[in-house]
Amino acid sequence: MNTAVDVSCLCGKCSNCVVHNRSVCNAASSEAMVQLNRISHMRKFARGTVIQAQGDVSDIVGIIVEGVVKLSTASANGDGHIVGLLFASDFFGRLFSEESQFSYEAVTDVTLCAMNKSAFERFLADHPAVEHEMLKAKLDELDAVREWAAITNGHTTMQRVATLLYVFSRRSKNQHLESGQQSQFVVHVPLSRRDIADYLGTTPETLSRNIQTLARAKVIRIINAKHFELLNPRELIRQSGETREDLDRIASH
Amino acid sequence: MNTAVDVSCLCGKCSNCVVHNRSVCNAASSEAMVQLNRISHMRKFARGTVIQAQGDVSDIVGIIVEGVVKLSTASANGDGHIVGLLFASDFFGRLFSEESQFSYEAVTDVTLCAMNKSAFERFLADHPAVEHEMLKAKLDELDAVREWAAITNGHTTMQRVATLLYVFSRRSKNQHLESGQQSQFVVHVPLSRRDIADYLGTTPETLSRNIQTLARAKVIRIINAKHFELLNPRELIRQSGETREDLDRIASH
DNA sequence: CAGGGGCATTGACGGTCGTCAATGTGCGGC
DNA sequence: GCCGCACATTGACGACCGTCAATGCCCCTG
Repeated sequence: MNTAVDVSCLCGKCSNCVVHNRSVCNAASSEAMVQLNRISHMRKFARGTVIQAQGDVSDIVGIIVEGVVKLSTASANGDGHIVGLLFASDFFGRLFSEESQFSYEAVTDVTLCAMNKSAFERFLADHPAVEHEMLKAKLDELDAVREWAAITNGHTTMQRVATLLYVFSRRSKNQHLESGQQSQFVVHVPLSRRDIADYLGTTPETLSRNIQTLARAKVIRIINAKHFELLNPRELIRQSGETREDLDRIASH
Repeated sequence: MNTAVDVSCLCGKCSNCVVHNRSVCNAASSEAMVQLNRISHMRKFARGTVIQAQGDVSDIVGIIVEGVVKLSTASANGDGHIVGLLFASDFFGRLFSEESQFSYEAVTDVTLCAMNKSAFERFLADHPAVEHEMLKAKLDELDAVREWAAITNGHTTMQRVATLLYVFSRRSKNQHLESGQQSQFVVHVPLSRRDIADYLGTTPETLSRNIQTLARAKVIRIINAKHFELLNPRELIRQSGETREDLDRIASH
């Protein structure tokens, strides 16, 4: 069996990658995966690293295997705003464009399944099925970004904070399903206050006040700066001003 | 010459469509255009028509030939927010999804090159070159939406108003290049105050105040509710808080 | 031409949020 | 273990903006 031999050759690579089933790679045939293995390699970036600055010639793309990457309009200075967050299994980088419009920075330590951009673009041209999957993923992303823009646009800061906390509670639950030690009511937000504030379109001070207000109202308990216990999810949802269904849809990304 | 005959057969259809060169169709071969002609037909919608409501099963997609369509999070009630505007040559509809996440409403009278969604999806599967073009277009759109989100997120209302006016001044100039009667300094904004306010994440009242402030400062002259004369573009750019380069990039969409 | 209705504008007011400044807290290096 | 630095929190204040209400304007219709 040729395919069987092929698959056995892939041990430790794409076929048993932790994010394989959730990323665009899952549309790749065995033959395609061999090619992917050839052009990809794991790369690690320390927390705080600017992987790609705004305006840089972007020559790498990839899939995030572990960690969180923030997408912002300016690299170093504080007046830039965060326009997106990338989690495990999300696609990293900007295809078919000379330079990236945004800055990519590792918020936590990040493991990236990195590929040369041109090589991956050629790969896509050779594999329409994967390009098709990429298109579908980008359409979903477009909806998600628009949805998020609608939230940050017209809601109060408290509503945004509640929405973010709820979304992260769904995300981190999914992320820690295998770890029995982690309570399902603990929300882990790996971002700093400034990053969260930038993402929500507010300031660290106002953000802090809102978090403390939620804590005083016994909606959450602040374990430490990045960990919160969810005491009253129902009230959190009410504070978000969204329906539970909308929130879950947003969380599923 | 077979191709020549083919092209002649297309008279009045795609090949001489006003938006052909600017839309995804321009990646279509002659053979592909014959297919496109078969599955597409022009359709008109009156101003105010909800072409597709949020949650509706979406069965049509297409290219906007003329007019402006707004994309919002809720269909009829006032608390919905506008997450995007579609102009001539923009793609309309949501591929590869059962129902549309947003509501599509004709802001002006709209002419749409409409196609059955399933038929167009099949067409894309048969023509990877067009699907490739679609992917590139959606990647550009993603950047544009993120850029716009960054603007509405962190800037004051005045900055947003100035940005919108400048962007529309660039757009309407392009739209009226052929009409010599139209001064290049006249900005046409086809949206109502409420729609503009929703798009900018503010209220009609605050919007109105800012417009009047700009008029008092002789930056613009209000011809009527939807037409403005640009008296001091330099000052408008300054008020936007963006660099001229950024604004032009945003305007080019 | 007169009437009416929708849209835009203007005013007053209160709440929210951003800014500046000071204090508290946690983490890492020496 | 101590120190130092970055980050988070808290407070005071003022400006901006959203809300409510009233008025004005334009266009469409009869």
